[in-house]
Amino acid sequence: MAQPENSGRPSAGSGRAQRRATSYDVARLAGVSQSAVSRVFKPGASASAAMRRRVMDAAEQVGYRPNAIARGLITQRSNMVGVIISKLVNLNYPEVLVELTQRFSSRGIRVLLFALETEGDTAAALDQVLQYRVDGVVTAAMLSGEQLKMFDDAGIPVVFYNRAPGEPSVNAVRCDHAEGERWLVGELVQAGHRRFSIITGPEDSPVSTERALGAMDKLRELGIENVAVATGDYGYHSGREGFASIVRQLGEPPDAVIAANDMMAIGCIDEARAVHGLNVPGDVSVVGFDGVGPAAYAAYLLTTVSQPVARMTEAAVSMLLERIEDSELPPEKRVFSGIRIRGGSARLTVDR
Amino acid sequence: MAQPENSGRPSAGSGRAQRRATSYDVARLAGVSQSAVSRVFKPGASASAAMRRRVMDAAEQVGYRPNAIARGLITQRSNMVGVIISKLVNLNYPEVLVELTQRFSSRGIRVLLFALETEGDTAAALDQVLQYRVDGVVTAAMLSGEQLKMFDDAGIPVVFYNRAPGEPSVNAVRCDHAEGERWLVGELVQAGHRRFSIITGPEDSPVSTERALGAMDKLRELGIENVAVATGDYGYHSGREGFASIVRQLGEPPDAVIAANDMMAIGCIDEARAVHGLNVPGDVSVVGFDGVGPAAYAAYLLTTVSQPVARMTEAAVSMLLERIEDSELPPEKRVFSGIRIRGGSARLTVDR
DNA sequence: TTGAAAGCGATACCAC
DNA sequence: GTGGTATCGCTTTCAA
Repeated sequence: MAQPENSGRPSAGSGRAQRRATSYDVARLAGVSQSAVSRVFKPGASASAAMRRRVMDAAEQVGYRPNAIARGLITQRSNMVGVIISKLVNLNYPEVLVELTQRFSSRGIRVLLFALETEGDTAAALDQVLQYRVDGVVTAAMLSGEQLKMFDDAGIPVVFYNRAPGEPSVNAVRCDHAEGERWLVGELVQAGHRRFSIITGPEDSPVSTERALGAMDKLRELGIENVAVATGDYGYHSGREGFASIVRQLGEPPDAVIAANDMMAIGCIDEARAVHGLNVPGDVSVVGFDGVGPAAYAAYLLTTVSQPVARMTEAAVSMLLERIEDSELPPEKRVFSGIRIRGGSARLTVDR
Repeated sequence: MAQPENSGRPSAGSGRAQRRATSYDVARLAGVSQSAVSRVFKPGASASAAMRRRVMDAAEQVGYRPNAIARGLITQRSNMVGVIISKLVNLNYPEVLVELTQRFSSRGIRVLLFALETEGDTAAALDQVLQYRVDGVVTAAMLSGEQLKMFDDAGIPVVFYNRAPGEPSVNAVRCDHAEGERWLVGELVQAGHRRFSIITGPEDSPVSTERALGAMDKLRELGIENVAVATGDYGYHSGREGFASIVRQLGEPPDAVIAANDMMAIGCIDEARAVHGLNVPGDVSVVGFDGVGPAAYAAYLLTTVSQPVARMTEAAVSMLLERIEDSELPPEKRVFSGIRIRGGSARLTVDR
C-alpha cells in the first residue's frame, strides 16, 4: 500500500503515528485537482466516469478516507447527535441506548454518548455536548429551562426521552406512565385488593414521580386510603428493602405492592417469598413497570406495563432528524401507551 | 445575551438556526486578538490576569464555547474514542458500556458509540470509525487482521475487550474464561456430578468458544465422557430450549448444566423447575458465567464466575489512553481472573 | 465537467 | 505576554 508523503518504511510494527492520506495526496496521485477528489466522494456531484475511476483507484491505493471532522467544519454539520443518559441503574436504559444507536447508525448518524453519574451533574456534560457541535440531542436526563435555552440559542434541536419539562414548547417522546399505573391500580382494586403500598423510585426521577402520582390518584379516586410508601432507587435491593419497610410500617403484609419499576418489583417478590415466607400472588400481589427482560422470567412473570421501546426510540430518532433537516418545525410531543401485561405476579380478575 | 453578528432578533421561539459565536467574535468584543482568546481557553497558556478577565467576560456575554471540531482539525486530536460493541444480548455489555463511557468522560474523552447488529457487519462501522478520526478504539467485537492493520496504518491504537485475536501484537483486556470454567467443572466433579451437559453461546462468539473449550478440557482431564451439548444465543429463552434439548438427547435430566453465560443459566433453571418439575440444585446443578445482576436474585442465586467489570474497564481505558499518549508503547495483554461465586444453583462440596 | 481559490474555527509558531 | 499568520482537510462558489 503506497504511503502518502512519508519517506521511510510504513511503520515497522504497531502504532507509529502516521500521516493519513488527504484529498491532496489522492489528487496528486491521480493527476487531478483536489476539488475533483472532493466531488467524487460527494454523493450527488458531477464527475465523469473516467475521473471517478482514476480517483477511486488512487484513493484505494493510499487508503484514503474523507476526514469527517474537516467536513463537519466546513459544512456546519457534524453528523453526530448527542445522547444523554443518566442513571443506567434502571435496566430499561441500556436497551433504549442500543436501539437509539442502531437506528441513528442506519441513517448515517453517529452517536456521541454522555453517561451522567447522577441526573444532577448535567452542566459539565452539556458543555461538552455543545463544544462538539452535535447536530441534535436526545436526552433521557432532565434539563433546566436555562440549559434548554442554550441549545435553542445554538440552534440545536432537542428531544426528551421519557422526560417532559414544564415548558410546553419542547419535543418529547414518552410513555404514559400515569395511565399505565392507573390501569394497574384499577385491575388490582377490581380483584379485591384493599391494603396498598407503593415503592417509589429515586426522588429526583420525574418518571418515578409520574408513576407514583398516577397510582396515588387512581387509588384516591377508588376510595383507597392509608397507602404505605417506601422510597427505592430502582435497584433490586431497594425493592427488597422496600417490602421489608412496608411490612414494618403496616405491621403485616399488604394486599398489593406497586413498585415503580420491574427491578424493584422483582426484589419485592424475592423478599416476600424468601424472607417473609409469603406466596406471590397468593398472599400478596406485586406489580412493576417497564417490561424489562427479567420481568418475563418464569420465577416472576410480572404483571406490569411494558414500554414500547422500539416504537419510542424510532419516534425519537425520526423526530430529531426531521428537526435537524428543518429547524422551523414546531415542537411536538408523542405519548405512547404502555403494553398491559397480565402476568402471574398479581391476583387479577380473570375476565375482561 | 448579546448575539454574535446577527442583525434582527435572537430567534423568536425555537430552533431558528443561529450562527454560533466564534473566537473572533469574542476577540472583537474584548478588544484583543483572536490568538489571545485561543490562549485564554487553553489550560496551560500564558495570558495576563487582566486579559483573561476581559476575554472571559466577552465570552460569557456571547455564550462562546470553543469549537471542538475545529480544534480537532488542527491539533490532530479529536479527544474522541470509538467504542465498538456487538450484540448487546449478553446482559454484561450494557454495564461495560456505561462503565467505559464514564471512565473516559472523567478523563475528558468523549465516546463515539458503534453498536453492531451482528458481529459480522463490522466493515461499514469501521469505515465510519476511521472517518471520524477517533484517537483510539476499544472493541468488544472481533476484528480481522486486515481491519486491525487499517487502524495500525492510521496510527490509531486499539484495545480488544474480551476478544483476543490470534495476532500476538495487540492490546487486550480480558477475563480468563477458560480458567473460570475449569474451576466450575472442578467443583462440580468433586461434588459428585457425572452426567454433564453444556449450553454454548452463539457459534461466532469467541468468548463462548473459549468458555466451552475450557469446560470441555477440564471434563476430559477428569475423565468425564458423553457430554450433551446444546447451542444457544446467550438469551434467556435459548437457555430454556437448551435444557429441553439436553433432556431430549439424554433421555433424562443431566447431573449438571454448564451454561455459557448467566442469562442462559437462568433460563435453564426456569425450564428445569417449571417444565420438568426438577429441583435446582437438588436434582440438577446449573452454573453460569458473567455475574450479571439477575444472577444474584434470590430465585436463582447462581453459582457462577463474575467478571471484574470495574477493573477490566479501568484497565481498558488506561491502556488505551497510554497508547494514545505514546504510540511507541509495546502491545500488552491483561488477563483478569473471574470472581468465583459459590451460589445456590449448584450442589457443591461445602468445605474448601 | 474541471480547477483555482476562499473559507470553516481553531492552534501554534513566530516576531515584537 | 501579545498579535500576526500559516495551517489543518475539507466543501463550495466561480470561471474557464
